[in-house]
Amino acid sequence: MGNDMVSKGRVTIREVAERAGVSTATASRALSGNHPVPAATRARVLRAARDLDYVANAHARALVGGGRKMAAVVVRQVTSPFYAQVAEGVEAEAADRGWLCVVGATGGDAQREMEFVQLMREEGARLVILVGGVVEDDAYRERVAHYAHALDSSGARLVLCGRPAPDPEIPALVVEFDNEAGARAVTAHLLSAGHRGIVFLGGLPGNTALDARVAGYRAALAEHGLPAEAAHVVDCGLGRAAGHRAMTELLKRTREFTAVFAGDDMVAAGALRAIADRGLSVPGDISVVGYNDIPLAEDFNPPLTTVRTPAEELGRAAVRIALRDPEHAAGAHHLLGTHIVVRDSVGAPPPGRAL
Amino acid sequence: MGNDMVSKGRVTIREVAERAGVSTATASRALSGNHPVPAATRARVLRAARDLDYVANAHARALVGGGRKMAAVVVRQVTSPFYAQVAEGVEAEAADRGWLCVVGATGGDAQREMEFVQLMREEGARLVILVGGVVEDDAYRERVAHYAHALDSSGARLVLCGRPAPDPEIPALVVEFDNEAGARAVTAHLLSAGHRGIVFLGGLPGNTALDARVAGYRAALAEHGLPAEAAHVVDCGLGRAAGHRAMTELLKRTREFTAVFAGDDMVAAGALRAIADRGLSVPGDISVVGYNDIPLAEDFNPPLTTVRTPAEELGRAAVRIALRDPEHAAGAHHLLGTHIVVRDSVGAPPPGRAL
DNA sequence: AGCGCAAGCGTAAAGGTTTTCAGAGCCGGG
DNA sequence: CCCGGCTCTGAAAACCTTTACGCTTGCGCT
Repeated sequence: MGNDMVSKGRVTIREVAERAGVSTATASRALSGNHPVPAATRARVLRAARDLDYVANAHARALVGGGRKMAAVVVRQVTSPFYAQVAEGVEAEAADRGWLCVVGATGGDAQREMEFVQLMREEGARLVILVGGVVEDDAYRERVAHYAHALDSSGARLVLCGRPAPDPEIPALVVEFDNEAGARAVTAHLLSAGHRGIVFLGGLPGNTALDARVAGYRAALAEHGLPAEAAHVVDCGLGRAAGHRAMTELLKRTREFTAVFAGDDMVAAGALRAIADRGLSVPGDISVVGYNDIPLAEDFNPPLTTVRTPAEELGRAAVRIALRDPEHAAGAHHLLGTHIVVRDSVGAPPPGRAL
Repeated sequence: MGNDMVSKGRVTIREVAERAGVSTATASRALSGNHPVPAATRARVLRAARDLDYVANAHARALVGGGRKMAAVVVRQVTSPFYAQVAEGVEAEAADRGWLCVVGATGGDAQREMEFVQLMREEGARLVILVGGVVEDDAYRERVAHYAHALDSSGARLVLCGRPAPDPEIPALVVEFDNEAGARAVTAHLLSAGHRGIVFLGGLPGNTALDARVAGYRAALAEHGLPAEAAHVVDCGLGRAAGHRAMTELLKRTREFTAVFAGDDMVAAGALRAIADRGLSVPGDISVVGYNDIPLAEDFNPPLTTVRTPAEELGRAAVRIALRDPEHAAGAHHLLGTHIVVRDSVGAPPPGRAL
């Protein structure tokens, strides 16, 4: 084969053109194919490019061509099953459209989030997707307003997934789940199984996603005629460790409850472990429900009844919506539905303890 | 505040320079700080940049500056807990060094892998990390050899994580776990609990990672004086669904075993479910072990005894090693250790059935 | 034969930044 | 007083590709 690899440095289009005996302009046209070029010439150029193993310099191309199609998705951490699924959805939808997808993890640090968005701006990303609930304070509002305007002024789009827009006028899209409805449904499920003492484990005051779930929980209790004092929210935050710690603590303090509504499935995992450590059984002694339906929720002990939030679809929807109506959608708000999936972690309250 | 945001289009360094009353050269120096500039001048430039919300054009910068520090990690899928952890490790280590990290998912498709690597080449990534076992055929060898030479010729580095180099001479680093040792240890654990009929569930002939685990399994059996026929490998591949299907099938066909060594924890999850569906208990009737120790393995029913492969450390090590000795390391092979973590899924074989 | 038109292709500019080279101004030492 | 050298700054080249513009050539029509 006439396979003359160059030894060092990048092959430029000039070398390809030279080898094919044409100018760089013709080579560029033959390679990108957006301008008619006689078949014979094109073949010569393509051949030369292949022989030299030419790859276009994306930076030079972006400089003149207005930027590569690149989407960025930023999450708290990739190892959280929920975030991973959202990221996979974004990645898949982006790949389907020939877009490159960059994933960034912030570890929940606003500073790193800012740095990453800045980086994406420098890099010329045309779509930035921020995922996950957040505590909505003034700092947050200012930060996101800044992102939105900055990205908008360079023609990029911002999508907020599961977090609120600081102001409906801002150039950003919002797409999220109906957390309140999901929480209300699963709380109702617990109530109709006979439970009256239900504690919500995993509140995170100020966090929009959790607050909505707590609101749904309270609403369901009220709808069933329970007084406001029937609500018992433990603000332990999210994560398996937090759930384990809070549940252990709670069991030490009181038994005035027969069911636990965990803020998400990871909290539920911790709670299940704590309950088992205490020698109690689920759902015999205590019923437990979670939120999100992560892929392994059915492998918990017992399989977890939870609220399914189609995370991958959330990611796909984010890019689909952002790319659909370039102008129409600014400021739009999309709400995705959820549904409860029943497994084995909910039963009737133990006979002696029905309130 | 004198906060004059531009309405459209990107702010260039010329505008910053103009506003600060200096040339682009001075502005560039003040901003990147790699050349001394008097404090007063620098302050004026920084002030102007902040007022205009200037962000450098990374493409233009990369064009002249030899490229941004960017690492790419490519995995089969982000939602697999193991891959997610590796990706997180790469991401974390890259972020620590101020590098940008891009994550790509191939879905196991060689075509998409090639496209992604090509893209990274165009984009000027300086470090490409390919993660995960793979079937090592001629197509694979040719493909990887091509990546290696192509990346090397433009000064980028290639790291293979958990997959073999097609040829030691090739400019690529290899870093992986000692799959064989881990498998041998966990098999020995089963043997010393008294099991003699152990089936390996999740073989994937040709896949280097799985073949190594099978080899370790066979070696342990041999070391305990069992004949080669004692080995029973079910080639069902990986994933929860595959494990569930294969285990159901196996239970229908035979009971000539008292323990299952699952190819990874997801297979184990499926197997556990299948065993429970059949009305059998773990470890009372059958013992089960997995591989990888994914974060939720301790929440399985029962908590899974498995082999811990420090996945995040694998990712961190990949970038650390690649960045450490630019030249020295080419062709080097790094092996990371594993250890077995004992939980509740292994017990003695049932009394009537010890062989 | 002469003219017009289209196809094919090359020249050059543009895109934003970094960096080299050199010029200008200044200070101190000889 | 002069000159060497130092500090600060600016003009311009370089990075690589795309594309607007215009030139040449050849063909078909009158």
